Amino acid sequence: MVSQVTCLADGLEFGHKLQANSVCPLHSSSKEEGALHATTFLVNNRVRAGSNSTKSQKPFFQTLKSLTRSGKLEEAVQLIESLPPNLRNTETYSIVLHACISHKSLEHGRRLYLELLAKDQHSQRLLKEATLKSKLITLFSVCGYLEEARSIFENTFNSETVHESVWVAMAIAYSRNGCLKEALLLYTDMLWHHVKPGNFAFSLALKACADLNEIDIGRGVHAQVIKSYEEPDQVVNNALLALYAECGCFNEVLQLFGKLPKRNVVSWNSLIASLIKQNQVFEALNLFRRMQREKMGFSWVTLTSILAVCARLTALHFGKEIHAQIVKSCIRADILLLNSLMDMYVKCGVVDCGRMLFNRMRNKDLTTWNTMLTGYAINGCMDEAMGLFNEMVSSGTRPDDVTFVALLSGCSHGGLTETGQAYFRKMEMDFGISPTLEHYACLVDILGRAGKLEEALEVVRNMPMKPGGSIWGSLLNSCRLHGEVSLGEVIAKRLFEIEPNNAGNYVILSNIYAKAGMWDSVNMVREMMQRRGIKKEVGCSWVKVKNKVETFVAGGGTEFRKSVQYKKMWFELAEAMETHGYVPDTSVVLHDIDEAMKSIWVCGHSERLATMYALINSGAGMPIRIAKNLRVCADCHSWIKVVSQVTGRTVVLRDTTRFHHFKDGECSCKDYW
DNA sequence: ATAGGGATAT
Repeated sequence: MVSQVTCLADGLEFGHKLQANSVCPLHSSSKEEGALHATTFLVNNRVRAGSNSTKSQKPFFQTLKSLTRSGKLEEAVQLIESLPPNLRNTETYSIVLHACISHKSLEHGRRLYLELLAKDQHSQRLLKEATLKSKLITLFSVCGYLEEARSIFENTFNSETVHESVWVAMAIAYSRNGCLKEALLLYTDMLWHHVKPGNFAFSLALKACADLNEIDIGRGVHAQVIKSYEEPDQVVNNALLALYAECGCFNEVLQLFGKLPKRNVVSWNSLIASLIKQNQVFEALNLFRRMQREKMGFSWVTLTSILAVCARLTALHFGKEIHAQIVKSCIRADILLLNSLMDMYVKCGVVDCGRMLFNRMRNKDLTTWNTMLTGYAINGCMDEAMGLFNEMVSSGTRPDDVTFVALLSGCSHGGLTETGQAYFRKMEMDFGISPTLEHYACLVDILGRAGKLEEALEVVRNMPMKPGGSIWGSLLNSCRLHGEVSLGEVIAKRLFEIEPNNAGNYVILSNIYAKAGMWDSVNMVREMMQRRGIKKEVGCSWVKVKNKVETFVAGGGTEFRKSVQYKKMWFELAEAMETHGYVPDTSVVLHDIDEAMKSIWVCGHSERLATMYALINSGAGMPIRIAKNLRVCADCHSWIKVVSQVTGRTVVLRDTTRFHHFKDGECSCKDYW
């Protein structure tokens, strides 16, 4: 919860100061004076050496605590090293090890460890203790030294009993370093050693199952949770939710969520993430509203998920509300959230806002750069994208494979054939990134769209991996663009074997036939689809006018088209359009009907209906934002171009993969898509 | 000590 986070953060800081002041009331306890404390103590200690009273331990602990708190690890370690054996105990070492863990100081931690190993029997005994062992395991694992962590853990087996906490520390060590299989194996190992798992162990095992997508093992752990002597706590219950969510068991998620005795923000977030995974984005939004109604509040994580929904729905208005929530909360948003916010803006076609956020972000990570680059690429701003890429490189951020997917896809959308090929070479030669299937798909698309189908096929033949549906699909589309009937037939045949249920492939093939006037073949494809029970996805566009989202389906909107306003607007437009030389391109209609019928048919396309609706129902200067579930129809594209010229409106249209910004009779895609 | 979130081709 955002408001609680603020309080918590304030409280922490405040509490910290209080404690620091109470440590050594005689001296002011500023960090700079830590050294003074150490020296004072050393002097005192030498004088008092040999005396064994517990009284003398107290100031020593305080000094040690104040040293570690102010990050003076070197002096803290020196202090321990100078101590007589009787003053070294679990607590002493714990304090300093804890500080080493939070500062990730392998150097000091290892010194303590080696010291313990080398010293007398007393310290050997200390090493066997669960607390110290766990701390040492944690220390080495946060510094990335898993093997050393494991060796400390293994020494455990020589002693008689192993406390659960040591197992847990080792499991966390694996989990932290992404070794999920090892974490899960450790859990089973633990069971073999007759150590009863508690809630900590459960949550770790469940997390490992979730990340490995091991739903069956996960169910087994769930059974153990139920049988356990300990009641599952919130963390275990949330880990169970996350497990079922991650493995796509949506019913279990709902059931479990309903039965939980208590839910916190994390539980709700998991449910939201699960809904998004199920593509139930509107339900996710409703759930977010319900969270607020039930005074659950939200966290940065919630907002990140919701922003992703806004980006997907081009729900700019709602996304802006989330932005306002972030500003209102008064705490600096974390980098993940800001990246999502930026992503929302660029995915809603508002590149400038995205760039403003980008400029104002103090810490940028790789995703920040990649998100902005993707934003430019899908909005057809390739000059800006290339400029940003240069900035990225000179700022010292190493581009990765995602960076190049963004650049290459941008080049393919923008028809920048040579530039795209150059980036493809550059990627491997200058940056040592070997191309993945996605990169090859982009390259094939770049070449195919430019009409270089032979070269594209050559790439497919020579690439090291097996081409999938995406690559053949892109080639098929290139055949459509360049009227390659026979090659298209060969590719389509292969595609029907790989993905027999993808309606898009059948549609493109019939497009190819229709363009060539081969109506028999068009009918043949249609019959094939009917025989196989494949339904073409219905074209659907949505547009927001006056805070309400209006949806249009191709061929629908009959009432709207009968209305007086529609007819009036249509009449006004038609005249102006004709003077601007708009002629309907009817080749996009896949039915063998006469020209007059075809031009009526294209008027029923969903993007056209949405544009008409917005023209009628929104203020004259307002930009029109439309989203569509399929690729824009070629005729609608040229129609909207002229509309933007005639009416002086900006139309921003997002189709499946990218944006078209129509302004003054031109489109940002330069008619290349 | 343990649970939830962001960028990717057609």
